[in-house]
Amino acid sequence: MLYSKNKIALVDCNSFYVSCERLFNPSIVKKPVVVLSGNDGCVISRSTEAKTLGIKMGEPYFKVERIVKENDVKIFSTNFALYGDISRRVMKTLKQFSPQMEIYSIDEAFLDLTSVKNENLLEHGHEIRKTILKWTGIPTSIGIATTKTLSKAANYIAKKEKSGVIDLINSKQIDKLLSEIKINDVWGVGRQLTKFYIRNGINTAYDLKKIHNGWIKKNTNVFGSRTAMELKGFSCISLEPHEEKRKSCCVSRSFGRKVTKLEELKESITTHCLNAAEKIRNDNQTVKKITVFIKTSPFQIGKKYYANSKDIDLPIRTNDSITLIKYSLIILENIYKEGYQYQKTGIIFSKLKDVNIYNKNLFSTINNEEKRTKLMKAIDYTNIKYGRHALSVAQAGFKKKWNTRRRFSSRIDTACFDLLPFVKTS
DNA sequence: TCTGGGGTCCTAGGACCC
DNA sequence: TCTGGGGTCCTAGGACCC
Repeated sequence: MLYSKNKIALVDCNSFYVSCERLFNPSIVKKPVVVLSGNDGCVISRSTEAKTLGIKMGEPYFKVERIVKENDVKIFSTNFALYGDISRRVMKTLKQFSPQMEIYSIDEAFLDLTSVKNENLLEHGHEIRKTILKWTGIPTSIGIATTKTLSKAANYIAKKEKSGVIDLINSKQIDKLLSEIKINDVWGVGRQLTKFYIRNGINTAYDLKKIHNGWIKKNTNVFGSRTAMELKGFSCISLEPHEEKRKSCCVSRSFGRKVTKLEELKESITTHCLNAAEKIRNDNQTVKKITVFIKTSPFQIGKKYYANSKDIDLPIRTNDSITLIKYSLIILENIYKEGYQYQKTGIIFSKLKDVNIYNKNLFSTINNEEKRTKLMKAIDYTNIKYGRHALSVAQAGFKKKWNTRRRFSSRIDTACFDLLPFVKTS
């Protein structure tokens, strides 16, 4: 195996959701800001000012409420329509710097910079950063290295530096920087591996880099050894510039209040089905397997916990909402138990395949298939044109009393003119 | 009162085959 | 009494990511 000669940049947006909210609300720039998860449950994005106040990632809102009130922290409910839209703009801009790009998540991308000369890498990084900020208003951090894992590490360091760009390829102090990264902050090392490594005296990224190959291979799985090898500078995880279609599609939500009635669970499952079906139709895919799950809150002490899920292998693959709802509700009735306070439901569509691999089989029960396909197209079109949920099915419920809470929504939707903020010109 | 949502990949073990 | 061995495929559950 040879040392990697790749030049990979990881571009990561700083406090992405917070930065998105700030774009439309200049008054919260340089103020402590927090974005909450669905149902206003947990903290999922924090500005540096909020971090400084001691607000931790993933903490439930009620636990940080005191800090929030005392320090006038600005709070926002998630607005994924907005974040997705801003993300697309960032990625489009990034792509101009390298067509060989892998979008890794909503706020990060790996860029192949192999065509850039070594001595120009740092400058190039700054150029990227400046352009993204100017064109989209989103601040980023950039790490450049020879493997993905090392560029992740470089990015981690860059986040703490004012310059915002770290180039490990020309750096003479890689090991010193790696020893500043705690083992649990290494990409690919989660809770379980952290426990194991610390037990064995491996406390930093540098410690892991120094570990003998044989020991890693013997004591961890392929994940573990891949990460260690990448830290040593051997490329094991390649850049994947081609966007692949998803292999499964999950829609789940916590309720705004506890739900006990089967009728209401049916409404939520139906709603999830409609959303997921729309997604996969948009990707030209069909479903073969449906999983439905329901659960009560695991945090309610003294109350009985119940969680269950079941799946069905469809006789014929489809992306027809009505059919998918029908089967999902059958599963739901199967796992529903009376007397519990349900907190969450969800559905997973899996074994997805492209529509053109469609396999008509002898047992097809949808005789009016063509009409159904047209109906679904009409529904999708209407919902794009007149807003989500313009057309739905009655089973999804009209009032949806169980619906998710979003008390702190900024109500900004760049795809919906009615919700755009006003600008006074006089 | 109040604890997110959406993914991927790996692995062990069972079912089944000859 | 003695009760194979090797292979494939599938799946559930775990670990990890953002």
